[in-house]
Amino acid sequence: MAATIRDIKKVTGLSLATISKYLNGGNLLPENRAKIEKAIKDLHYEVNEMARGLVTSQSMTIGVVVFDISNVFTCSVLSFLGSRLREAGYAVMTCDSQNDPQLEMDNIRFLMGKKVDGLVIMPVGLSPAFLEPPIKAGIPVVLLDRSVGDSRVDCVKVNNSEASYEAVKLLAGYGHRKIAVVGSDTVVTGRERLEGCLAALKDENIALPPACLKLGAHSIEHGYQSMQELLALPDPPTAVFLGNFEIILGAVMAINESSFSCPDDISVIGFDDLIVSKLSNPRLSVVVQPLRSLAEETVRLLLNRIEYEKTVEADADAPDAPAHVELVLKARIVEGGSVARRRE
Amino acid sequence: MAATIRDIKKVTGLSLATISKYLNGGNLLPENRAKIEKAIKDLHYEVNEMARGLVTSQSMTIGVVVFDISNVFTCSVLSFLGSRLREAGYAVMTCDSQNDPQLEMDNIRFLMGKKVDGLVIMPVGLSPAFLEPPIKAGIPVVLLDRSVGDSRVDCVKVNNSEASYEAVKLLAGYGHRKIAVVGSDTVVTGRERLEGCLAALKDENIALPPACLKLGAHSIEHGYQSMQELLALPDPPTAVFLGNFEIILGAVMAINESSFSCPDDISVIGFDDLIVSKLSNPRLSVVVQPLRSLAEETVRLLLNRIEYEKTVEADADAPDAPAHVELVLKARIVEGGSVARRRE
DNA sequence: CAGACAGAGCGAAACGTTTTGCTTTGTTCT
DNA sequence: AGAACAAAGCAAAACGTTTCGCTCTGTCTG
Repeated sequence: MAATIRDIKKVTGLSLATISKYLNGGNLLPENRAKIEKAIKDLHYEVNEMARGLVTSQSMTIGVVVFDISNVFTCSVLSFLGSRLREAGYAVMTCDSQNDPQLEMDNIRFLMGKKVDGLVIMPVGLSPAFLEPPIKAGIPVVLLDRSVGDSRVDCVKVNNSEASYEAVKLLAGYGHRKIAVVGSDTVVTGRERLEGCLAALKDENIALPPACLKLGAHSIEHGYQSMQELLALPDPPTAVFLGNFEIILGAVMAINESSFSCPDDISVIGFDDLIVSKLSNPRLSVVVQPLRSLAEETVRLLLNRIEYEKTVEADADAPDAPAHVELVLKARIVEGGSVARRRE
Repeated sequence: MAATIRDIKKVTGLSLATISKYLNGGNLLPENRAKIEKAIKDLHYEVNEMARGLVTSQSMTIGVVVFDISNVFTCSVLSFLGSRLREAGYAVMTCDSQNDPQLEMDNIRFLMGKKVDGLVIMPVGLSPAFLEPPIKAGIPVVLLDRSVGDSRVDCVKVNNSEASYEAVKLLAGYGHRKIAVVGSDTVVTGRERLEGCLAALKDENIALPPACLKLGAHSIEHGYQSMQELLALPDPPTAVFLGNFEIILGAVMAINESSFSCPDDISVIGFDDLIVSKLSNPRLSVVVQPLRSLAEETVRLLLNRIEYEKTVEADADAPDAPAHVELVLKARIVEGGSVARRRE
């Protein structure tokens, strides 16, 4: 039904090779160029990407595997990622791992079957097992948000540890000495943030009683329940660090339902700046991640690597492979009004 | 590099046709079947979808075009949509229109260029212009969430009008007579909800003074500012209908910052049940949309239509095309505690 | 037992591009 | 003027599948 390059050949009298050359930006006589352009317009011709892909073995498609798509952080990143890749002519196939490592593995295999030119992965867990198939197949991979300590791929993330360190330092700077931490040690970002918190507390000579360290999932429930328990302590903390967006959500909920008020009775600082931090009154003080840059750098690294793979294929003696990098972007603290000086 | 069907031919001694038959579930001698299976395993053979796509002109890929991807409602739907399609063997290419009709058009063209087998569109605006290219090309389309009044495509949506009617009825049932409406008439869902509200007010013989009808965008800002203005009225409303998620967000923010409290001073009911409704204390009363069903029905309709297109291509005298439907799912009201009896 | 028929397999022709190596044409340099 | 060279174009061979029409071998039917 749709017009093919052969129809153009018929109309213009030129050869397939010449037309292909035109389509791929080669040099033609202005006269022939015009002929082809007219024919394309008349016939509504469009390149059949499958045929092209078959011979070039490029699909102009990037696979994106996210740990959980119904998550605001993920969506925001996805949004930037998508528009950047689109600008470069790539389509995006997104797969949701629903926090299930097995599904993650399936997704990667599935996307490889679809012959994606590269993969962006926001991994579910700590194990780098899922990297084997793409690495074996020579498909470029960039890890996003979460590192898994594998030096065979690029990775773009945020300085979780340092930013958390600063956040706790900030609480201490306001005079707080009883500081609680609600976080997670099941995902690597959670671990890093935890690490930063602990370091800061140590540097400030602040003890962290077991009752004030709440470890669980990065979930609303965990935030909610932890905050309830903290507020119920005989001698509750005066400030709390909240490890991610969902935890913030749950914790704020718990505070709202309690007789405590923020920041008068309890100061709060959280990781992840997303719409909802605007919902609470006062505005939350938060560590904001540079989402746009995160996405941009990821795309940059990925396309670079794809480009390199192509030259390798062409020349036998290609330049050395660019070293695999772990790019750490800086999150910064934005103060709202949820941290106040400790009252006596 | 990767093994092809020809390698299998060499190993097994069978013909390409037979191997292809196996791959597509045909009947073979058990003996040959075993041979092929062994060869596939040994060679790590995987079907090259591009080659297959070239001849079948099927990509096993669905394009999804959303009006705004950095939006919680969209993400949730996307999540369900993705897993359902994946189960059926389809990959999903998502494009974000960023609320820009022009970009929406580009996205659709782009995806058509990628030879998607079908399109799910959550449209930006009211005009059905973007439907022309896919309809002309005979690509199945299902509209999701927003209808554009074009009977040439299927559509799955929610009974915005009726649900809003019920919501306002509920407010009236609690004795409220001064009811405000914050909504939008720039998107079709907003219009329908508005319609429902107005009908309910009319049925209850409640007047809607101009100052109590706030029309704008489905945005946080609109919700925030409208609520501020409402609360500043000399005789403020005692109950408010909030037209969507973002408006709820803004409005709740405004209430929090004011001296009013909910539901004591002002009752609130909103459209869209998403995580954040849990954030406020009391829990919001909301109209919840059946997101999962929305996605499931969409996929069902789309795959049906794709299936039909295939049979049409095969038989000249195929059965009649299934009629295009507009499927309206029922949203239901879930009461939180944000609506109270009017105080005297 | 002849004829019909089903099952299993085969060869070859698509599908719509890109790419390779070759010809032709025209220009520049000595 | 002739050689050398660049630019532009061409025909044909890929790329990895599916599918069409055919053959062969049994098996069933009457």
